[in-house]
Amino acid sequence: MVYKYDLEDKVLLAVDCIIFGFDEEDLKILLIKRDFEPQKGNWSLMGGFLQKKENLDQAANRILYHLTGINDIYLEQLYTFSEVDRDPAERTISTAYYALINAKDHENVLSSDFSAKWFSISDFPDLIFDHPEMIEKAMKRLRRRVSTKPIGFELLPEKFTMRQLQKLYEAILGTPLDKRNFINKINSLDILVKLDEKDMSSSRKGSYLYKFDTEKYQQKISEGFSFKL
Amino acid sequence: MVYKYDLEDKVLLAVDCIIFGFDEEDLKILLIKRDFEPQKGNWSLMGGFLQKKENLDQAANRILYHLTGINDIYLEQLYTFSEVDRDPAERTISTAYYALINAKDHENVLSSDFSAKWFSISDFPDLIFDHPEMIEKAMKRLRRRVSTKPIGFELLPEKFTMRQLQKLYEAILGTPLDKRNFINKINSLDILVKLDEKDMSSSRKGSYLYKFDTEKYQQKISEGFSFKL
DNA sequence: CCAAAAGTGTTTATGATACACCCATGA
DNA sequence: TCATGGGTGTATCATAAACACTTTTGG
Repeated sequence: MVYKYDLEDKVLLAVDCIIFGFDEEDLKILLIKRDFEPQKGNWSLMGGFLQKKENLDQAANRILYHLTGINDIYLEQLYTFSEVDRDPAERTISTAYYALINAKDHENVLSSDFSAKWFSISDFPDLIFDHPEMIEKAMKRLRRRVSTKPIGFELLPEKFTMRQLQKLYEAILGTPLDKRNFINKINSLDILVKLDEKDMSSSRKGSYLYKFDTEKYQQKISEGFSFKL
Repeated sequence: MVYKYDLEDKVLLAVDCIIFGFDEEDLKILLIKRDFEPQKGNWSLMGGFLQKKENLDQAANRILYHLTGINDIYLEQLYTFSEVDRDPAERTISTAYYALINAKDHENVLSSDFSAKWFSISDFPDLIFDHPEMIEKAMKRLRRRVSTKPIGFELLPEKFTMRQLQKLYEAILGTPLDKRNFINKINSLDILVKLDEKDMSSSRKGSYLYKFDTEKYQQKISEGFSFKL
């Protein structure tokens, strides 16, 4: 016998994605002009609806791919927003996800075919519904996460300089950090590889490039190491 | 003009509550025998369905009140579980909440009218669906939260001894703590009031009772104080 | 030769941990 | 008087924070 919950209310379940990027200076979010009613033409997070055949993680990935062409990035569920009037068109619950991408690597993907645009986290346009609240919550989560998991690296290209890494952390935490202390701390974690290669674009002297060592990190994790920055 | 998202799939949205309690020794969770199909008669978290007219917080409170008679307790959204097959009866998404209650104060409420029962967090029966996963996640969250917010006090009666508080933290963190260091740390936070009253039930000497000072805590928070234990 | 960013260690302060004895009381 | 849990402080260790000068090289 197959049971059903026939008497219960069903609702629309949306997924909205806060996509963070970093461009050497500023933390950014990716927004899109909504192309359907209500609020067509206004700025919005990347969103869509959960389909019956997929779970929320899959929906978030699908929506992201569909709206930006971006695939296979760090994505984490944030919170489910459920105010009765949050969407004036119809009762809609929305589970927010936040994502981290390396903006450089996806520049081409994000080109003209898609109407998504980057905005500084400290200066973005008015958004529909409760999207500003979602961003605020994502920002808080990112700030906490970044000091207990090395997710910051998701926002950088594969090879990066210490200076870039520091600027990223400063942008996320919203506070300046001491150069020497920062480098000492990072080095003491022992999860980066220093390359024999220099980035000559930022100074005459050039600065060494580093790579995040995923294997070493996994190794350390399995030995009970805990990331703390 | 009123817009509708007519072509999108609608789903059932459930709410499941992990209710933590503490009984001087052990951290406990409140479970219930499910009284509807499928899996009728099996142990389950407190659950129900979101109704159109309420948000998730309200639904969690309503469900809790309906199943246990308990009202007005600490309740926090945890995560939304959405595996396609999580409920074999029908596609159902579930947002999990966790709650902290002082078991003593609610003993009577929880009496025979309700079929809810306390189980030790380290020894509870098989549960339906993905409920074990929910509990695990709630446990992890509780462990983290308890060291950045004074939510532990929600699990204790209004007046409590230092020993009780310590045992609670030990139960939550799963590790023994040093008595002197613990008391020093708590005292340095300066958010408790030591009463002139002693609890004589646990020893001949008796131990002083304390109260959590909500006002002082709020005061400190507004001054930028951050709880860290 | 100089402007601009990179690289590099030590000292100090703060917080965390380890640790052991006396006290009060009812039985 | 003794068994039981309650209460108390200090020394050490580890981590965090403050801090300034030298190096490189393209223009």
